[in-house]
Amino acid sequence: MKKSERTREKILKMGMDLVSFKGLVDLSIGDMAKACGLSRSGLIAHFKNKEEMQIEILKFAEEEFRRHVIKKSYVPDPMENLHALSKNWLNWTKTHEVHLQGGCPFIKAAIEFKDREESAVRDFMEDQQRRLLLYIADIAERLKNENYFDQEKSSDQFAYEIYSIYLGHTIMKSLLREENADEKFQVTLTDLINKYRKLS
Amino acid sequence: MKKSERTREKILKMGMDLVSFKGLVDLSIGDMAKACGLSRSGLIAHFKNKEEMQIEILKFAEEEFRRHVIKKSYVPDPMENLHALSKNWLNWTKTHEVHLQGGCPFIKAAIEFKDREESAVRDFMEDQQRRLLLYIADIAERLKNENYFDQEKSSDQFAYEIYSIYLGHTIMKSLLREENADEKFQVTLTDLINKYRKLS
DNA sequence: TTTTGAATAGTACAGTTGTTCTTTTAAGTA
DNA sequence: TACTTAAAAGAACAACTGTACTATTCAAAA
Repeated sequence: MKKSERTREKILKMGMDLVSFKGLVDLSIGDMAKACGLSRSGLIAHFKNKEEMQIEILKFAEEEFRRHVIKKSYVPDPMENLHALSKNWLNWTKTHEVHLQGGCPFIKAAIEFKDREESAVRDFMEDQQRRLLLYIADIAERLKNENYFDQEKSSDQFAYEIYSIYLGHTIMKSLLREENADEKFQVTLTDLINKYRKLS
Repeated sequence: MKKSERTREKILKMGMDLVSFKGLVDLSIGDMAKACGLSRSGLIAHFKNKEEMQIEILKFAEEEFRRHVIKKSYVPDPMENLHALSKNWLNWTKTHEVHLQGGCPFIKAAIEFKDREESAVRDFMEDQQRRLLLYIADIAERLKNENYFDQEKSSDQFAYEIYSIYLGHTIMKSLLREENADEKFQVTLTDLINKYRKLS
């Protein structure tokens, strides 16, 4: 592994952490450079410009998310898969090798860019969150096929509901510092699963 | 009404709009001044400093929210109240006299500040969102008293769930530009109410 | 060990940031 | 209308922004 690649990875790791609590917009090259122990020019030399840096950080973070949440949770049985996924999802910013001090970086980026004019970063976030929702909907499809869920119920709707309570959980935990945020999530998840269950 | 008060209101209105799509952090005095047709010094003279301006914008926005969502929705019957509230909540950025181009400004501010160090803005947002959740929980209490809801069910949990699907709705609508975001919200809301209903 | 290219630092740029102070203009009052 | 105060503009400040360019340092290959 070349030196450049090592530094680049260090930058992206640190970037992921900084984005998690400052967001993408308020993240300056100067901040990043200081955090990485590099000069501003030395840091940005690894990217075409700031926007490319932002996207590379997001891509790197997604790689981490895939590894520590998606892949880690996969088991053939869709119900086990769902439970593992939600467990790892809630804790992925902690269990991650770099402890993210500001929680999920994607929520920050999604909210920051959702109303902004068309841009590469916005496009990426839109695509990414859509893929995430499709992945959840796909689990719902598997749950139907394995007779856990009622065939008549909407998988899209299920994805929306799971996604929503994850967002709610984030606010409860970070902004309101609720001790029982995890429990609230878990209770709703259980209800949710029962709602979609096949009545046999 | 003195001139100063009129300009101040103009500033706060514009500020609310700008916050709704740029957030609080990325909102500069220069941007605000340009949008209001004032000089930077002329604008900030209305406040002690930028932080006070941010808080005043949030307070102003909350006033608007109270008027156009909370008060507007109030009817003695809690079930009618709940339906009116959710309807006005989903549309309050449109029906507002100043059309907010970036959706709910509170979600932006909440996410921006949830992980930041203690500050007056963070304190305000934490308190505000807590009050909102308490208000929803209070409707649930009224629903119990009027025998709509099961006494055994948790009002806090209900507030969390409503709040969550509102957040989810925002992402669906703004980031993913889903046509049926409102419908998704409505379907889940109906299910939610049924879940908490008294089984008689 | 010398050479060559890669990686980082340094410098400069024009523009912007929030804040303070002074000056000008406008508004309200006698 | 003249006076007085309020409101806004203007200028200056040091710090910071992203980017571009040059200079330097370091790493790896000859």
